[in-house]
Formats: sequence, structure tokens, C-alpha cells
Amino acid sequence: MKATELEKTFDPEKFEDRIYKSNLEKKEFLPRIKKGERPFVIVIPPPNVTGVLHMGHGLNNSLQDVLIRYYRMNGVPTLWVPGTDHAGIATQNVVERKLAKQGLKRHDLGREKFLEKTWEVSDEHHEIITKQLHKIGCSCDWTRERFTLDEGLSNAVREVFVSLYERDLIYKGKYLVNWCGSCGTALADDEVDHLELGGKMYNYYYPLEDGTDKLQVATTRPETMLGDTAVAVNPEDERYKKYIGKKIKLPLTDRLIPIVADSYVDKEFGTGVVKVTPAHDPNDWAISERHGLEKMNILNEDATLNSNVPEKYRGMKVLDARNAVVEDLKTQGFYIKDTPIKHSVGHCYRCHNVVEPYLSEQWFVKMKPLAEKALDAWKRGEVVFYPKKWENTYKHWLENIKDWCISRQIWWGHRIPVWYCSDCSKMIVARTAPEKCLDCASKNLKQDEDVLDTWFSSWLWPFSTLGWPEETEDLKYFFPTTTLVTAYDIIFFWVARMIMVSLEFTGKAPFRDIYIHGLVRDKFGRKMSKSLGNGIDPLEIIKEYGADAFKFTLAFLTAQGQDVLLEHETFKLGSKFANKIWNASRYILMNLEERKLLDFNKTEKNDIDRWIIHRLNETTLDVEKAIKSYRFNDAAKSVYEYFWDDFCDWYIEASKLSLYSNDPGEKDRAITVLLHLLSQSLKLLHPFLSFITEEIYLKIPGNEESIVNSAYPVFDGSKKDDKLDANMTLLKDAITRVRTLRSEFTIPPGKKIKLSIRCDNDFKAKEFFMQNKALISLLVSASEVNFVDSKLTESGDISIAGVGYEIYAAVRDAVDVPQEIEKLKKEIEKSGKLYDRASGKLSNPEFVNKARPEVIEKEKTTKEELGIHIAKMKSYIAELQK
RNA sequence: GGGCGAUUAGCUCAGCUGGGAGAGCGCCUGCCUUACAAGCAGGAUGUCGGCGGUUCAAUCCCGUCAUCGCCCACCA
Repeated sequence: MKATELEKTFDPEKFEDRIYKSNLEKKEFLPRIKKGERPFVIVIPPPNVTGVLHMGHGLNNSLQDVLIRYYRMNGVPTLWVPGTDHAGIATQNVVERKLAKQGLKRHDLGREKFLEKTWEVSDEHHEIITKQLHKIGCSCDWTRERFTLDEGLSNAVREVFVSLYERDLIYKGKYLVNWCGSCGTALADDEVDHLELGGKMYNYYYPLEDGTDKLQVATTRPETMLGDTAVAVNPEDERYKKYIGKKIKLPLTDRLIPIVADSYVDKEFGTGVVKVTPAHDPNDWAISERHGLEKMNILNEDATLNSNVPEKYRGMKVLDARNAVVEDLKTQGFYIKDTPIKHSVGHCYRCHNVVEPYLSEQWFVKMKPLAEKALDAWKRGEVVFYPKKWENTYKHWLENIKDWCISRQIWWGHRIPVWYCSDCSKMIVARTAPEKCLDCASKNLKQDEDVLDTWFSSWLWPFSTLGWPEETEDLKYFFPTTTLVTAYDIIFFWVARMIMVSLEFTGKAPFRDIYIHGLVRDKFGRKMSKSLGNGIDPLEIIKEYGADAFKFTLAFLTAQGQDVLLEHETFKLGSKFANKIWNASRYILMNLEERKLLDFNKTEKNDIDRWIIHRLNETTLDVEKAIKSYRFNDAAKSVYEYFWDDFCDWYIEASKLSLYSNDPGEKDRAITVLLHLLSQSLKLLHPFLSFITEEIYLKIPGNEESIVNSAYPVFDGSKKDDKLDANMTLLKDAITRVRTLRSEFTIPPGKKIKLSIRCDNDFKAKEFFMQNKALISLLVSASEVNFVDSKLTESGDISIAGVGYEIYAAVRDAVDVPQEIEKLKKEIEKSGKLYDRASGKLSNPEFVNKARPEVIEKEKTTKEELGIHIAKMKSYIAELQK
């Protein structure tokens, strides 16, 4: 066999793109459907086509890839559906910002031209995003890629809209909605971010019509007084009872407004008088409904004041109007004072401008009936959150759900499938554009100008991507999907809504497991953002460290329920690991030179071979447990420790006994086993480091097919060998003790030392130690190792105490005796404390009576062993003092 | 105003069902030992936020306080 050369330095850039391309060409990422077998399916949380992928996407997709690759290798038919989201307002904003730079507004272009521009932006970002996912190594099935605005998904959107309308779950009406004046559209409640800000509470008087008295009111938004249509007091409030039914002369206007009694008003709070602005405050809206008050809208769509206010304020922006109103109240003598206050102010989650409550006609989804189904499904255990704590959030939101405003006054999105007859004003809700009015047969029809909320298409994603409403083969086989991987910031927007609509239309929950990972933050725990400039570009990391380092590091750091704190340097962790894999593999492949490979199964295994096979086997089980419970850090740590600590530091080091021997047969045997274990180890690592494992795997003789669809190592109970593992632990411990001695007394590695080992008669690993004499000798760099029956007192060796054995090292001349005595004394002290603790427990009758037997047994052993240990060290001191 | 989470080595964090505290980075010592100096071998470092309680036994369970963070909520 000729040696397979790996380049001396590990350079991921040299193979990652090539491997991804090859995997695509060979269709490695397409599902291998097995009829009757339940597949493992993930639909990607579709990235927005507003921009490029950030570290949060990097994390999200890396974790999905780990899962997908793990199940794929375990022989489960596996599908990962990729795709992107048109992201209505967000994308529209991007285009509008571009236009603004040229001094243009969307209306200057007109709807059609504007949409053309938006498609350009969308296509451009789609390209970038796709390339980024390729770079990360995401093993998606790109033949099934979808976009929320593509034809199939648009069909699904219309189908759902019309069906919900027919089921009386969608309605149109004039209500108070959250209005973003800057985006010029209505927003859903959860699209409003509430920020705690410092503001002012303005106090001023409203005079009674008859001039007999004046009432003090307070507000944080004084400009709304121009839309006040009443003043409310508590019906039980003795101070104001006499005024109920009377009228207020509203300052700055010529309007008279009534004083009404409403129990909503808290007598104790403020002055007990509330100004009522039904069109611009949800509570006031409710009051106005109860009292049949007028609802006076004072805002235009762009959040300037409209013609319902006195002329001087018209056209002013809200804040300008606020200042003007305050000024005028002052000059006219109504003003009292303002006090600083902290209060939460709603902001648009897309453009971050202040949102105003605004009266307008919108489309809504009745959420209660949908939410009930979603709650029931969760209670029945059809969906499970990992970690569980998010179930509270989910439950709370569903139980307090309000109707969802789904119409948006923007252009980028799914046009609402509703038409109005210009002649008879008939409203037609239809799946396809009607040709004529159903009532008057007029062909003069106009489609609703508005588009649907982005989430109205996203919530269909798990089934619309698989072909719904068509009964496709994909839908039948792959739906419902298995796991949703997402961050907690979109539980309401997306996760809960997907469950609701899926239950409504398919009768099934769209996925079984919901894995909620944390958010990516910088090393100070701050969210990564453009404005802070603390973002890390995934591609930059991949360019410097490689995609494997990227994915492995993220998996290693993803503890369930925790945010992930990152800085650029953090990725060295994965990079160093990849480098280690590279070099270990290089060592093995290098030693193929002139070797004859044997049949692994028929090859004899020595102790250390069987030990590493045992360790691999155990690790396989650890990974399985960790992956199945979505504990990515545990899984990554487990393969890391297996490969670095067990495979490299012990197994490969031990293999040098064989590979550097003069016995060609032993060399052949050893390389055969090594190569097999390397192959298995690479498979074990592949879900976490996908490129390097493929690159090396295909260089191993006999491996023809990609590692992507190779069989993952499976836990095999018959390979479990705890006795061997215990023996190895003792052997490793003995070796470490000798190495520590060498290190402490600076005995250089080149200097071989002579060792004698004496085992107690009942020492369990006696045979094992004796059989592996040569190994011990190699790993501690000994000139010779002898097993003796008793201490050779006259030798003047330094003694090392083990549990069940002692090692005598002929290094007395190199040792600083007082220092050695000091060290032994320290250890006696430390052991003494532990001994006292154990014996204390054992002499406590409560402990002996109540503790579990195995715990008592353990304490007994501990006490016994420590006793011997201490005695040994005392005798060593005595000896050294001779 | 509710709800949730965090507090463990200098830093960032693991520690799943209570039984002698761990990782990565950093630090100290010695090594360019023919896979790897992005490495090897060895080492130091913790009143596991405070106080109570349950228990034979608490980093882990309960209560409470403190500090920090997040989510939800219409109090003018």
C-alpha cells in the first residue's frame, strides 16, 4: 500500500467548495425515501431577502445541519427544505431607503415599477443567501427550494385567506390599529416593540362649558386632545358626580364634549379625570364604544395631523403638533405643568419609528378558535419545546391572544384576494380574479390595494413548501415535519402561528419538536447589530478558519436555553480541533507506506484496540442521547473528548509501539485497526465537521462513496467493556503519576528511567499492567519496567503510590529530597482531610442507616484506600529521611 | 404590574434525575519527542451570589434577599 499524502498544513479553503459541489452533483443531500419509514424533516426558517446572513443565521443553520447529517447517516430518510422569505415591510423599506437617496418616494415610481425594483433587490439577496448557505455547508435539498412569493406558495396563501373568510375567521372592519406613519402601514400588535423611554406627563385644565369649574387632565401625548370627544370620570367619584352629563369646552378648538361616567376610570389615579381620544387610544376606544361617543381620527397616513383639527395644526407632524399644542395651552392659560416620566412607547419593529394608534379599515384573523386548537395540541403532547421553559411563553400568548391585523398598506407581498365592484360596491373574496361582478355583472372590478402581512405566508411554510394545497407525494410523505429549529424571538410571530394554521388546515401539528436556541451576542452579551458594529460576518470566519471550525464551535457553545456569546477568536476552538483531526489522519495515512491492509474483522485486537473500540462505542451512545435531546454542546464535547483525549492522546500514542516496531506483521495489523478506527471516528465527527471528514474519508483506501450517506457508528452493547475501561483508567493514572514525577523534578524526556512496579495481591489490574508492560514503558519513556514482589529497600528509588500498586523509579539522584518530602506531606494532608470526611460519615449512625448501600460501600472503599495511601506516603518520607 | 432566566476558576460558560467541582481560552513549568508548537507532557486557581430550611448528605431540592438580563402587560 502506498502512503496517501495529506498536505502538511491544514487548509480548508482548498477543499470545502470542491466537496460541497461534489456532494451536490452526486445528490447526497436528496432524501433517500424508504416507503413506510418515517422520515426526519426540517424546513428551514426562511431567511429574509432583505440582506445577507448574520451570525444568528449561521448558528441556526449550523444546528440544523448537525441534526440533518446525524439522522441522514443513521439511515433515516432525511429532508431539509431550504428557502427564503419575501419579508414584506422589511424588504420594501430597503428599496424605499435606496429610492430616498435619489430623493424619490415609492409613489413616484408607481406600484409596478416599484415592484420591479424590489424583485431586483430580492433576487440579489437571494443569490447571496444561497451562496452563504453553501459556504456553511448546509446539506439542504436545493431541488426543493421555495420562496414565499413563488406561485405555489401564493396559491396556498390565497387558499387559506379565502377558506378562513368562508369559515368566518377572517373579517374586515374599522378598528384602532398600530400605525407606522413612516412605513405608511398598519402593523400587528406583536410587530410593535415597546421601549421604555423618558417622556413627560403634561397636566392641564379643561373648562366646563358653563365656566363654573375646570377639570385637570394629564397625558403623555397632549396633541391627542385635538381628537378628544369626551372626558370620563368614575361614576362613584364624589368629586365629579355633579358634572356627569355636563359638557367641557375643549381648549384650542370650538368643540363641546360630554363628561361621561365610566368605571374604567380609577378614582385614585391622577386626578381621576381621563381625556377620551377614541381614535388614538385603545382604552379610550373601549370607553367610546360603551358610550356611543364619536371617534375622531386626527391623523393622516403619514402621521401628520389631518383636517379634523383646527387649521393651524394641519399637516404638522405629531411631535411638532405636540409642541404647538403645549405652547398654545400655555398662552391660553390652561397649562399647569409637566413632570418627567418613564413610560413604554411603541415602535415599529422594522423602521423603529414611533407607532401611533390609528383608526382605519383593515383585515383581521379571528385568533381565538385557532389558538384553542393550538393549545389543545400542545396539551396532548403533539408539540414539545426544547427547552421546556418556552412552553409557558407559548401558553400565555395563546391564552391571551387578540385578533391579528393582516392587511398592510404596502406593495411588496401577496395582494389580498378581494375585489370590489366599482358599480355596485359588491365585495368578492375569491381564489382567482373574478371576471365580473357576481351581483351586477359589471366588469369594472378593482382588487384590494393592500397586501398581506409577511407572516401570513410564513405561517404556512411547513406545508406550503411541500406542495399544499395540492395533495403532492412530498406532502404525503414528509408532512408533518419533525423538528423546527429557531430562536426565541419569533415564537409568537411564527412558531405559534404555524401550529395554529397547520392544525386548522391539515389537522396536524406542523412539527413534533421545537428546538429553541439562544441569540448570538458579542462577548459583552450585547446583541449583534449594525449600529453597534459588533457583528461578526460568518463568511469572514469561514474564510479564516473554515466552515468546519465555524459549525463545530457553534455547536460546542450551544448549551440549551443559553445565548451564545462570541468573538472572532472564539472560532479558534473549532479550528484547532480541525487541525488536530487533520494531523492525526496525516499520521495514520502516512504510515500506510509499504503496509499490507488486512481484513479488519478478522484482525486480532490488543487491549488498547479493544479499549478505543469501547470508547468509540460509548461516545456513539453519548452523541445519540445528546442529539435526541437537542443538547448540541454535549454532543460536540463528547466527540471532541473522544477524538482528542482518547483517540489522539492515548490510542495514537500507543499505536507507536506497533508502528515503530520492527515487526512487519504487527505493523500491518496495527495500521489495519487504526485505519478502520479513523474511518469510524470521521463518521462520528461528520455531522459537526462535515468537510474535513469527507476530505480525509475519501482518501482512506476502500472508501469510495461519500461519507455523507455512510452509516453512522451504532452503539453495540456487546462491545461494551467496562472492566477493560476500568483497567485502562488505572493504567493511564499510573502513567500520569510517573510523568508528574518526571515533570516535577525536571527529568528530561530524553532521559530514560528504570521502573519497578509492585502490585498488591488483590489489585484488579495486575494482569493488565503486566501484559502492557511495553506500553507503559513507551508512554513514560522508561529504559526498563520490571514487576517486583516487594520493595527493594536498598535501591534508594523514589516511590510513587498508586491505589493497589506502587511504582519505584530509579531517579533518586535527580530528585530534590526535601522538595519531595514536602510534596508528600502536602498530599498526606489532602488525603487526610478526605479520609476524615469518609470516616466521619461512616461513624455517623444516621448515614449508615439511611444512605443507599452502594454509597456506603463507596465510602468504605474510599476510606480503606486512602488509609493505605497515607500509610504508603508516610513510609516514603521515612525512607527518604534515612 | 405579572412571568421567566442568570449568578460556578482571571474571562466565556458546562455540570441531565442530590453522594469526593469541570471544559475552552488565559496563566506557570518543561519539551521543536520522526502527525500536529494551531502541538506534547505536567501544574496552579473556586466560602459553586448572601441568608435560612429540607436531608445522613445540597452547586443541585424549597424559601428568602441581592444584583443583572429578557419577555409580556391599556393604567390616563
